[in-house]
Amino acid sequence: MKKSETIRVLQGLGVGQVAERSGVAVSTLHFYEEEGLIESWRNGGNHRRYSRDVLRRIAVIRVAQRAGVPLKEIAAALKTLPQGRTPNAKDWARLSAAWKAELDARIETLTRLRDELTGCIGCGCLSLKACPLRNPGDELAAGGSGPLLLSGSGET
Amino acid sequence: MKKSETIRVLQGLGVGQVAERSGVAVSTLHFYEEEGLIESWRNGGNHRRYSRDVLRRIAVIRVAQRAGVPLKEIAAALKTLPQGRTPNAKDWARLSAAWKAELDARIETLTRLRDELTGCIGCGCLSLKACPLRNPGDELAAGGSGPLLLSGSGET
DNA sequence: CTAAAATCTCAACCTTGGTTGAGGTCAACG
DNA sequence: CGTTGACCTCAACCAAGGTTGAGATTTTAG
Repeated sequence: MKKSETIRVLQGLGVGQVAERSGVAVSTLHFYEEEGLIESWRNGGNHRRYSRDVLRRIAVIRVAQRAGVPLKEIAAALKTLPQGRTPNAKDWARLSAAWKAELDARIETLTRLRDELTGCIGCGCLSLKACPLRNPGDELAAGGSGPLLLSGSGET
Repeated sequence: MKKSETIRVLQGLGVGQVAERSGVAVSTLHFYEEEGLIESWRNGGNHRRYSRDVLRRIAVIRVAQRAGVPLKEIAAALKTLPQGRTPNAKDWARLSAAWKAELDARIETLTRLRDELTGCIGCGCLSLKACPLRNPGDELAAGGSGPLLLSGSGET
């Protein structure tokens, strides 16, 4: 560990350090900042400085994204965090509880989809609502033996 | 059902009919055709005509999308269907089995994520690997022992 | 027959979530 | 003190998955 790094930590993290430690690209950090997901202040040389909490925020962002929450919603949720003080465990817990619910719903949906798919693999149709084996003829579209209401007259 | 519709059915479905019956917009059908997901022939007036199977294909496409399969992969899979004859149950079953596996994997991932999140709601940090309650002081920041990559397991 | 409703093509545009590059500044090692 | 490497801004670009609109033709209803 270099002395300069210690100093930098004491003054806030640089964008490169945050990138490395959070696993996201520098450009992504800029982008997140534009989108209001994270914030920074500037040092004398106009370089971004981040407080250590930014790592937690980024962790939250990535987790929420994996859970399928769009960035705008994440941004909105993050804005409900108290400004002025570092968010505490309870603050984060509120967000994670909300997202857990979304995640539950997504898992539910996908699981139901999988089960329907599994049930339908026997017939292979994937049509779910109108499986041709259970609902032969597709009503209007009936093939060979359907309601052939002949009325000659040709197109083409 | 009007007489003209009967006639049209016998000659293939029109784009509007397919749109209505499948629930996707006409523009989306054009788009799917450009992307090679569905096909049509033309009548004398250059209007698209679809065979009844297109409805099944679209059902398949929508299901696969819900399962998280990107259109390009769906297109690739659909190209493995026999051309020249209408796909049968076995053909569709092969596709649905493949996608079920993807779906299983996605469900797995999300479930793991949820469980980690649930486990972490107690502390509210969401950081999973480096919970500040278990890892006080953001040790990594001080000690420099490796980046905290959010629970590996990348997505596909 | 005529007017309205459907379709056609082609190109431009949209949103999400970023990445890439040009041109210029800042900081840190030796 | 110079030369890298890290950082800055701003704008353009990418990919996915479509949507929208203009202008021309076709089909259908009355």
